[in-house]
Amino acid sequence: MANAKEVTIYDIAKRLNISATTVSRGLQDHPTISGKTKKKIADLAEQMGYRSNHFARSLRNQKTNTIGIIVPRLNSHFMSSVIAGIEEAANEQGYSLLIAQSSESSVKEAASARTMFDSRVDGLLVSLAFDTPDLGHFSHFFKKDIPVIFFDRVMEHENSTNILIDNRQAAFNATRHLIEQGCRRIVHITAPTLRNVYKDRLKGYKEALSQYKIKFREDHVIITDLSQEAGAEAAKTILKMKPLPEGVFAANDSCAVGCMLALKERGIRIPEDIAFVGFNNDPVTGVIDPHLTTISYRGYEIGQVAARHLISYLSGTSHVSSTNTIILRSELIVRASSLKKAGNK
Amino acid sequence: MANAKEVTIYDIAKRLNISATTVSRGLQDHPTISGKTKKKIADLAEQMGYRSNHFARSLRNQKTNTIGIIVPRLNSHFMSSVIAGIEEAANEQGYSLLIAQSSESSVKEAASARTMFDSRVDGLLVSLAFDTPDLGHFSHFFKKDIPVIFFDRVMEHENSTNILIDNRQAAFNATRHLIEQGCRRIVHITAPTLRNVYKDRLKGYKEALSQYKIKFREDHVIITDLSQEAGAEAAKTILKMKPLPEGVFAANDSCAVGCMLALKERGIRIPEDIAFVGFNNDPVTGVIDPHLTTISYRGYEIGQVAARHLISYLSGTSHVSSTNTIILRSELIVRASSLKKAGNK
DNA sequence: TTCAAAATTGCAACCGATTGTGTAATTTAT
DNA sequence: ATAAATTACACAATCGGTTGCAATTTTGAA
Repeated sequence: MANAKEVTIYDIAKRLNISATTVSRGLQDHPTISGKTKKKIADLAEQMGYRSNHFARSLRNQKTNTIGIIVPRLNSHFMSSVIAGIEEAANEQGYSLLIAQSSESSVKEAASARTMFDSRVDGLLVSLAFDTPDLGHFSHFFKKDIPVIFFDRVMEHENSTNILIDNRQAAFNATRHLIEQGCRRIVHITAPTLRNVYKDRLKGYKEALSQYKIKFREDHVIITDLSQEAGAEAAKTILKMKPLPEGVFAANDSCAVGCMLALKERGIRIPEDIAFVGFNNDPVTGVIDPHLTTISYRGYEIGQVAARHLISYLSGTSHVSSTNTIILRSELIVRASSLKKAGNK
Repeated sequence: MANAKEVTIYDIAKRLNISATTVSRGLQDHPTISGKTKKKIADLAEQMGYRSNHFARSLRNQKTNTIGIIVPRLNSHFMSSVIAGIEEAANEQGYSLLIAQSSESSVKEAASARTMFDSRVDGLLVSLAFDTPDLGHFSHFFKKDIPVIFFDRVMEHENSTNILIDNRQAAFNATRHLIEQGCRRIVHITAPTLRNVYKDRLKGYKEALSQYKIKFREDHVIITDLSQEAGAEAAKTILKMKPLPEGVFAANDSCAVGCMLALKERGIRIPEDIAFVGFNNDPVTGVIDPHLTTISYRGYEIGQVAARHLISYLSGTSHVSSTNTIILRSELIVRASSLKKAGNK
């Protein structure tokens, strides 16, 4: 495999009867090399099809121009948007991306972190798995002062920055909206609340209830894996409740959609019988009938912000420990699925 | 940035009073190193937190254990599924992923190819941009015998393998299905037919018409960028047709959905007035009302197959030039959006 | 013409790991 | 007990590029 001669700066040097040093400097536009020589080097390099060896350079410079990304899943609308955003921002600055998915397993997450470390990524962007209990598997990075930025699914750590939305506030707004629509019995479908995003959304949900003097009921919280199928499952649980709840606030859209479809099949009317609010503003929210009220939360932007911050740390513009948390805007988008009162909002 | 001592095999060697050679071999489980020594090395390496330097190794071995991926967009359901599949297969075999998106621009595609080449990826997995005219920007790879595998959006080349579905056949089946449902005037919404996928789907569409003695009409083909918005635009064009078409075959689901939603808003009934078939089996097909008939086309599997083949080339199991094309299964999934005749199929 | 200052370029060590070849130590066979 | 065969480890070169410092050449003013 992979034969055919590799063109190196030594080959160029030999052909030009100069030293590899000069070639190296010429290629980097170093000021101590004369214009004529630079031109000769550049021309021959082009002609010979020279391509710099990233590894040799990384080895010497201790800098790889590569950013590692670890996410729970690659194939969700939100995550792929984030990654697209990261890719754009990183590419602009000449960084490459090394990507791995943890598949929601903290074990795989740790393994990926090791691989990334071995690959000497300059920095790491991470969204944690459902069950990651602590940040022990990133300690190598912290020790070596390699910046690690967490986004969306985060965890507090003195040496790293978190980028996310105000999940508590967003959930508060979502729940309040349902209450304002006349709902009193509101079910919350979410994931295990170990992860900040779900814990905070639950908190916001509770706070809204409390503010409107509605008693929180443990059995109104349904814990799932938030898949569409899980939403259909949750529908069964909901159908057994007597009386039926008047509203459902789901911690993501696909789960909300799964639940809505299952309920509709059983003849439940949405929003008349049960109003729905989701989370994420996935494309599917504008397709389902009725369109789903949700929290808009632009993944692409989060990705860009995360990448830009990481790169600004790397170029020494700012330091990781100086920024603790970055909160991005989120917004409640009201659609038909939650409008019990015509003309409201 | 990134200070703190780096632990190398030399540090381990010094502490153990042996040579770096022995440490290196011990870590690789080389047979000429005694069990005792290996144990000592492994223990100390663990204790000192030694992590192999990927670059030094790559530089020496001329092998990076990294696969490059270039796709038009990361944030589509299909592509992120493919990538998830690639990630799984690659990770199993100890390969890392370097990922870039071309944003449908052949210029960015070429730039990414250069970066990948500089990073000395062991192989490349590519899905081409809309407008890529030829494979010139991959010539470096071909010259050096670095395997390049194209998937989905492919182009013929003697030195590379293509992995895709039989788009012509799938489109033929989709169109025939519409015809069997009683449609005669069938609109085809697609993208510029420079790319194989769209060219072949158009061909299948034409063949089905021809087989049923339906005259092909140029004005029944609508060229778009296949976004959901483009689907809504296409709906306007369709509404101007007199008489209205009886069926629409769209080259992807999101475009079909955009079109359906826009038509429904104008009071068109689906499938009674116009039947719909999409392509891809995106999650949204099971959400829209009525559920969308489509071609199922498992991205995850394509990713796995592509990665496994690439890796088998890399490990010398097979050679690129021996396999030309791999066709994966696709399947027409009939749902309510196309069922004009009750009880059919 | 002369010599120091400025402009160019080269030498050689280094980044961390791998490996062909050689040598010393130990074991086996006779 | 001694030659022969293993076993266990080390030397030194190598992968391709970078960089501090020395060396050489050019320039220019005296």
